[in-house]
This record gives sequence, C-alpha cells and structure tokens, in this order.
Amino acid sequence: MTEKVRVRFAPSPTGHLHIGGARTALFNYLFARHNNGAFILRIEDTDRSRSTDEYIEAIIEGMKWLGLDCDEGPFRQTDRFDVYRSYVDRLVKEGKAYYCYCSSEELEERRRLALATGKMPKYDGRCRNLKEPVPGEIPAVRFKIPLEGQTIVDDLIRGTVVFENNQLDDLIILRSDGTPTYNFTVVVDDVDMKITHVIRGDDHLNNTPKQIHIYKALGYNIPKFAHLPMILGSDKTRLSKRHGATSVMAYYEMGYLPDALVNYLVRLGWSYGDQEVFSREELIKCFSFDNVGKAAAIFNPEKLLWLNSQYIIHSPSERLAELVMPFLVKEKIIGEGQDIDRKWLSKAIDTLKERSKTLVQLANTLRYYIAEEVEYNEKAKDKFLNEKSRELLIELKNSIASVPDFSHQALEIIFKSIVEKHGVKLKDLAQPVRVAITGGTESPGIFEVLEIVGKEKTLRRLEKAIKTIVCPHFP
RNA sequence: GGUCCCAUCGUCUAGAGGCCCAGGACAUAGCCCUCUCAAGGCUAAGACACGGGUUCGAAUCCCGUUGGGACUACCA
Repeated sequence: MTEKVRVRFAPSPTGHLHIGGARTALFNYLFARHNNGAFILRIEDTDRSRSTDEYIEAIIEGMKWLGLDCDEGPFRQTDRFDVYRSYVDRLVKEGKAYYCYCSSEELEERRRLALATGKMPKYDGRCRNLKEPVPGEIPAVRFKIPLEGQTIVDDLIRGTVVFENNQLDDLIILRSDGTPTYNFTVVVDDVDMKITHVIRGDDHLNNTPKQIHIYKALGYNIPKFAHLPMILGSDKTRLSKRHGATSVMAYYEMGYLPDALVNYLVRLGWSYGDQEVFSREELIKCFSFDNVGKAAAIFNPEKLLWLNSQYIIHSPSERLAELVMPFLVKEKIIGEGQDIDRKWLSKAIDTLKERSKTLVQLANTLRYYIAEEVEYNEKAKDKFLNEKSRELLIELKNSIASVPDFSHQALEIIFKSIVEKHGVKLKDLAQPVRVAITGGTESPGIFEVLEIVGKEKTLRRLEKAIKTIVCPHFP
C-alpha cells in the first residue's frame, strides 16, 4: 500500500500568476488528479517586503479561471513563523545549525573580493565553530552542510543528479531580523504538509541538495522530486514582459478560453504521441512524468491562438454566448446590464465561431448583427456600393419586401433569380449586399447573415446603401 | 569564474539501436472547395549542433567540443 499522493503549488506573491507558474500549477494539479491525490496551494510570502495580499488574490483568481482547484489551502508562510523558529531552535540545539555574526556588508565585501580574485564566492565558515557570541551583533542562523561527501538528487524527470557537498554553502535559514528563509521554510512546510512529490521549476534543481540536507538534519523522509523545464521567450531568455503578455489573466482579457491555455501549456514540455488537443479528462487520464521532456520550451503565442480558435469552434454556441457577454459590454456593442436573446445570439455565433480566434474577435464580428446601424468600411464602400450594384440592390430590396418568407432558402431563390435575370455572377450581388449589411467585405454566407439580421433591419440597411450611392445621372 | 541542467524542422514535439534518406502540430507557400472571409482537404519547403568513439547497424549509448539556461543572496 503506497501512501496518498500530496503535491503543492507554492508561488510567492510578488506578481500576478504568470505563464510559467501556471504551468507548474497545472502539472501539480494533473499529477494529483491522476493519482487521486491532494493538490495544495501554499503562499510563500516570507519576503515580506515584496509580497502583497493583492497578488495573493490575483494568483487565486488566475488558478480559479484555469480551473485548477486545490484541495487544501491557501496556506501562508507568514502565519507559520513560530513553527519555523521552533525547528531552527531544534537544529541549533542539536549542533546542526549555528549563529553567524557576519554582517551583510562584510559578506558582500568578501563575496566581491572572492569574485575579483577568481575564487569561489562561498561562505568561509568562520562562525561555524564559534564558541562565544560576538557582542553588539544580532546573529543570523546558518545551517551546517557536511564538508565532504556527495548528495544525490533522484529526479523523476532528470534522473540521478550528483552534487559535491563541498560546493554547497552553509545557507542562512533564519535572518538576523528573525524571519526564516525560503530553502528552510520550503522543507519545513513540505514535511508538515506531508508532501510526497515536489513538482517545481528547473530553477530549483540546484537548491535541492541543500534542502535534502535539511530533511536529513530534521530526520524526515525525503520526498520525490520532479523538476520541470523552463518556459522561455522567443529569444531563449526567461519569459518576461518583453515577450508580450505573461500574466494568465491577460489572456482572459484578450479573449482566450481557459481550456485552450491549459491545453497549450500542458504541451509545453509534455506530449502524448501525436495528439494535440485534449479534454480535461484526457489530460488527467494520460498525464505522467514519463513523457515530460527535459529541454526548455519557447512560448509560442501563434500556436496558442490556433488552439484557442479550435476550442472556440468546438464549443457549443450556447456556452460561447455566455462567455462573450462581458466582451460585448467591454467592446461597447451592448450597454452595461443590457441583455440579449441567447437563442438568437447562439444562432449568430453558429455562423461566426469558425472565423473567430478569440472572444474579443467574436464580440467584434457580432457587432453588425446586434447594432442598429452599420458603418461602412471606406474601401469596401467605394468598391461595391456603386452605380452598377445600385440597380441590383433596389431590385433585391423590392423582392425581399414583397416575399413573406425570409428564410435562408427563400433568400437564395430570390438572389438566384436576380442574378440570372441580369446575367451576372452571384458575387456581383452578394458583395454589395455584404457591404450594405455588415459594412465590410468579410462575413459568413450572405443568406445566413441576412436571416440572422432579420427582414426589417435588412430592408433598412439596403435602403441606406441605395441612398448612399451617388448616382452621376441624378445628382 | 565554479556547480548543475539541457540540445530533432523557425516554434512545440514523436522517436527507448535496425520500423527513420526521421512522423505529427503551429507558422509559411501553393492548389482544391467557394458569394467574401474563414473553416476544411491536399501538396510543398523545412531538423537529428559539431567531432570522436561503441556496434554488423546510432537521432537513439559513451566521451569531448560548441551553444543555451539555471543556481552561486540575511529573494523565492
């Protein structure tokens, strides 16, 4: 009987939930769900000067939007300072940690000197065997790393990684102001929270041997580790604002579906044969570290956009109708609080979803269905609303007005007969009508468009288009 | 500088010694469909970083080189 899987996502609230953090959270979430384990959220806010409550909220909001719900937490490390201090005291009593009276300035100076003379900038251990306190200095607490031997990290993704202990610094675990530091709190919390698998970014691999020594000093079992490859920007440097939007919620704003982002993120580093699109259930079922890659991946917004368009195409229009509502308001297509008939909206979306890559785009193309009036694109107007089309438009208007049936099929018959009568191509009529009804030259099939716009608005817009055309013979 | 990690088309990746003169997806180009724009279909171009081994045989194993990244804080 193996113990229950427990994993955690442990962001520090010094910014919004970003792409890299979201991917780490996602892999934790999938691993937990796959194994019927627990997914825990822990806020690592021991750096009080950089952490804010606002960012804690932002992180929770981002995870909620992505549907990465946790089973326990959020826990905050600032609520647990007493716990950390008791562990520190224990280590000091047992001689596994010691007071260090070197000031930050001295340390900085020594490091600078070491670097300048090409030496390793390592703590020289001068307080390691101190017997007496140094008066006038408030000490920090350092953890004793064994001077020799090796530490082996057995990583689920990297395999066996060996570190020489003499390369490892005696790290500070309690600052002179009495607050604990990351490498210590992470171990204490993972122990207290009974974390079985530590799944985190590659950037923590080098911290792992130090943490292993802390586990050992405390006498606890060492969890399994899985270090995920990084996500980089287009220039192969760490993903940052320079590469465009990095905050997860920015993708909400841009009209992305959370499942599309999740699908994109999971394929950065993980694969399942040639499959590209996965439902949430499939992800949970298929996810394993066996097919997580080792190499860093470059974030590619184009592929994310494609995936988003796929998710929009395959989402039920009723669902898209709900999702697009805030964007209709934001794009000022409907007023705040204004409602819209969802059945009609869904039908409109049926025609639009395969040409919308984002909800923002979808909202904007819905504009000509919803608005009372359309504005013409100048180039389109000049090209298609002219003397040649005027006659056709007049005839169409009259036909439509005189025929009670306004269905897709009825419209097709009307169009065909006008086209045949004048010996022109369908497009010679369809394009001017398209401009008259939508204001532009791109839209779904013209019969569908008219059907959704409705007879009344269609006639009104045709009338307006006809009037717009200045006829040189009758100025 | 030291330590550690990594290396297949522009990008994400498949590939567990012969199935690979390397497969899929995005992006790009062309064609088809067509009332426009999409979607869809078909096709094209495009990669095993380099050099040594091991082996009958290497993208796959080993070593080196090069390149990239991370860490080297009283940040996380």
